Amino acid sequence: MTSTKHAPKAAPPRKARLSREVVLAAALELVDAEGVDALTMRRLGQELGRDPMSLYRYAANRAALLDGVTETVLEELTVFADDVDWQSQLRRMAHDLRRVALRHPNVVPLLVTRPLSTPLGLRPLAALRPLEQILDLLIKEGFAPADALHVYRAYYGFLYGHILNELQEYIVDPDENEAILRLGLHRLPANEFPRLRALGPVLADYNGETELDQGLSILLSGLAAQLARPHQNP
Amino acid sequence: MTSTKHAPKAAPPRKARLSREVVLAAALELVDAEGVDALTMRRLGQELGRDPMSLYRYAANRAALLDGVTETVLEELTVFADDVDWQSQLRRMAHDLRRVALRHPNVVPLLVTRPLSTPLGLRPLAALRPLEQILDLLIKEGFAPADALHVYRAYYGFLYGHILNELQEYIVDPDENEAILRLGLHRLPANEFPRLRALGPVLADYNGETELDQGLSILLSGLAAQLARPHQNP
DNA sequence: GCGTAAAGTCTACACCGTAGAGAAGGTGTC
DNA sequence: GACACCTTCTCTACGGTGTAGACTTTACGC
Repeated sequence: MTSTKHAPKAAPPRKARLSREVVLAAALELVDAEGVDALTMRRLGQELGRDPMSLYRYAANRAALLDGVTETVLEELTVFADDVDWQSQLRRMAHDLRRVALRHPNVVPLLVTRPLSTPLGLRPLAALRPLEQILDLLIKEGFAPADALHVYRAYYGFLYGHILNELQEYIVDPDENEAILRLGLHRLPANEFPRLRALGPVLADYNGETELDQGLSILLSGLAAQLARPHQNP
Repeated sequence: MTSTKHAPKAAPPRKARLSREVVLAAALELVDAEGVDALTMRRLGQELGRDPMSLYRYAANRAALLDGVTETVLEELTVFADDVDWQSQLRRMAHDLRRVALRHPNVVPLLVTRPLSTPLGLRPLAALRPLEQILDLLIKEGFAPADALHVYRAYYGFLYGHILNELQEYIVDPDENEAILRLGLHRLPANEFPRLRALGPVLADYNGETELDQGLSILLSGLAAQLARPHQNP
């Protein structure tokens, strides 16, 4: 037994200087691996080989830590600035967000939930950037600013909704998926849920990507029909 | 002073028999009034004038209690069974859900978040009823079952997204709203967020109901254009 | 009255976020 | 070297949490 100051409790791997980035990265890793509930100050401290209290240097409290995690995830979004038409641009950004969400499913609850407690104006920049981006895109395309805002809202609303939907249907093991589904549906009272029970097999195979794409087609064609007379139509 | 067994600590109002309904109602009241975090076993017990442990007769644990609360809220949805066309039916149901969400804003995070941990087949009946309802509606209208499912997904995705959006923009005091907004926008780097900063006044007045309605119009007209050729496609 | 099952309570434990005081470590000036 | 200073990190402690397990009280059929 070596004689360090006092016996190391777990496995403090290194003693490099901490930083907000390091802390947030470790926090994200923890959330990805074990869910939001696993992210406690004590646990994260242990993961970093530090006293839990040292974290307060880099985040005011646990809530701020969670906000930091969502911000980190949002920064994974790629910034597109292409000259393709606005519809395919929106498509690309949607798929991009979807991919990020699937990469960090445990963060999604934070993603949709944390902003509820922060007025729009006070959100982290990373959260506002997509909004600015889309507004810019649409206005350049000829939409009136107010219309661009409406479009953004419909679009982003749909997008968030889709991601929530998809994660709800998402189950890790597809084999188990069908079994659970069958089992679950079987439990439903036959007279009250005839449609759902009949849909069993169709429900089982779900492709989020094409589902998103189809939804976007619906939305975009609706947009075109409703108000795609940007000022004057070409 | 009457001589009860031992001095009542706070204000145990009565000693009627508990029941799951009573417990859930009290839990919902607490969440509505003070948010999800305020719903602790001890606090709820106190609210009911009972030992916290007695709650475990009516919910397996705190998580189950939260699920119960969302279920209770979903049961507030009115069941429409009218003969109007499917589009206005979908509109009605959307506004109904929106109203319920606004009545219980603190429950919305649970509403969108809890199902993430429960496979579709195992959700409470109240959560599946709208799905069944809409499937039935659409299939009766001539949609192929699989198409009905797609429509449902696009529709509900959009709806949930809208509700999240609206609650994010929702601020209690509209006067303060504009102030905060201005303040917040002012903070944004002018060169990075020109569009957003320019939209200040437009952002400030937000009408969720018409916003939802417009979004639905977009979606529904898109639906009509995309696949409103029920059964066989021309 | 009595027996039994349900409903409610008490105690205790491990864990949580975090306030506040202090120790350790790095860096600049003489 | 010595000293002062500021940042980073650690220690200790407090009041709160969910809930396991054993206990007591209540309700009710006979």
